[in-house]
Amino acid sequence: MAATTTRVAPADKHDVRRRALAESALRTLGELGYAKASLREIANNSEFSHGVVHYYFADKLELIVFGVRMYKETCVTRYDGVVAASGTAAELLDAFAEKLVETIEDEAPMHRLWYDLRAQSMFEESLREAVGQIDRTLEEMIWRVVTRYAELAGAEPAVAAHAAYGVLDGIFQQGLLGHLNGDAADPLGDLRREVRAVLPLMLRR
Amino acid sequence: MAATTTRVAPADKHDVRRRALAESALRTLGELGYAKASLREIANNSEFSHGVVHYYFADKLELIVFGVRMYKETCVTRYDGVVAASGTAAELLDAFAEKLVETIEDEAPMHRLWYDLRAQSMFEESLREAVGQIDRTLEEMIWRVVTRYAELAGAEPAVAAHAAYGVLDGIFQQGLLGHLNGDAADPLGDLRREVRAVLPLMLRR
DNA sequence: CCGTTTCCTTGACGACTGTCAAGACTTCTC
DNA sequence: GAGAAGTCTTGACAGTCGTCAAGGAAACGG
Repeated sequence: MAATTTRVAPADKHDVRRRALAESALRTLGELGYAKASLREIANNSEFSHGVVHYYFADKLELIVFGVRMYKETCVTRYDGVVAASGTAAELLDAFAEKLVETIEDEAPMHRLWYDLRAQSMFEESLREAVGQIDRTLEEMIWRVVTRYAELAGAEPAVAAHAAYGVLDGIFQQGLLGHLNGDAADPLGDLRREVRAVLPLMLRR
Repeated sequence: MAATTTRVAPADKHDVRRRALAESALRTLGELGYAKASLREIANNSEFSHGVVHYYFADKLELIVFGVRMYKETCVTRYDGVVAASGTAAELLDAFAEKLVETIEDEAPMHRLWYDLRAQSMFEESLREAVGQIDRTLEEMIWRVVTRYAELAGAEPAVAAHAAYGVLDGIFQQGLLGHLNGDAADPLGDLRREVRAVLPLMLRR
């Protein structure tokens, strides 16, 4: 039966290839950025040749959008673990701040790509829908953290979901910039401190 | 004497041309984004031909960096007027929120370019110094608003300058995204409300 | 085992890119 | 007004890009 080689259903194989290509695309985009990542470079970082892209995708943008949507799935539950594991407001605060720092340490290229693509969406119409969906999903993810934090603290959030996301995303982005561009002494320590200072301010008193 | 035609000192003329070119570059970049703005397109939006760029600049990046530095000068004092004109904390809060909204209404292309370039700086080493300088300058600008607001309210800021900038920049960025990508019903109204809700939270109580 | 379908590589296309050299045009100097 | 210096245009260069067509390779169905 050659169990491990071709176990996937024939219809799924197409999708497996698409995912493999998209993964290479994300890796390359995270390394070079949207402006400089070519299809040939993306294919070089995969096990295929450059022509195969147009067998699985209509054009470059469809590949990127597909990859961006994949990326969302891995992002969406990143902080749900710390929410579930924390029994007090202080615990949640520390764990959340720590998780944000770890995210930058472990996946900086992926996140600079995200900010790159979000900026590109302001110029490139075709990216808007996918980027907008992800941004809303991230907002919901952050909102789950904030509401749970408020609940544990016995208080109400002082701002709406959209504002809370903007606030924390802004701080996170500054941390990423500092980490990658190296203009601060200890950008990730700053990020940790700032999250611990700002999140409590978002509770009504 | 032909008073108006060639009044500039010969040494300055060179700089006047560089500024004219850089201005065209900023206009084009704001329209097309970093990834798609070519030197020929930039020159087309100016009164010169495409070859002249390399007479005044070593390469494309030097032109862009020069333009980005120019942009900073126009940005840096944008909110100082509302700081000077406001006599109470509530006045300052309203005027500042309103000014942020106006900024997006009047100069959206310029600001999507800023976020584009800041994202590019995470990939392109050559942009980092200029982008970092501007980011720090913007932080100082925001900090002047926050400290004056705290002063008028008779309180101390609850967060440091870096965090305050991250928070407000994040909210502003969400407003710009909503305005350009059109995923919300009234993004600028949301921005105004959010600023008025968040800024008071940044005071120590 | 042959024929068919699916999958992938190769090579080429036209268009576009940043760069630069050659020369024309303008402006200044004597 | 001739020569020199500065300014700008034009055209070409070597690359790279996304795209696609032709055909080989592999998997599949009979």
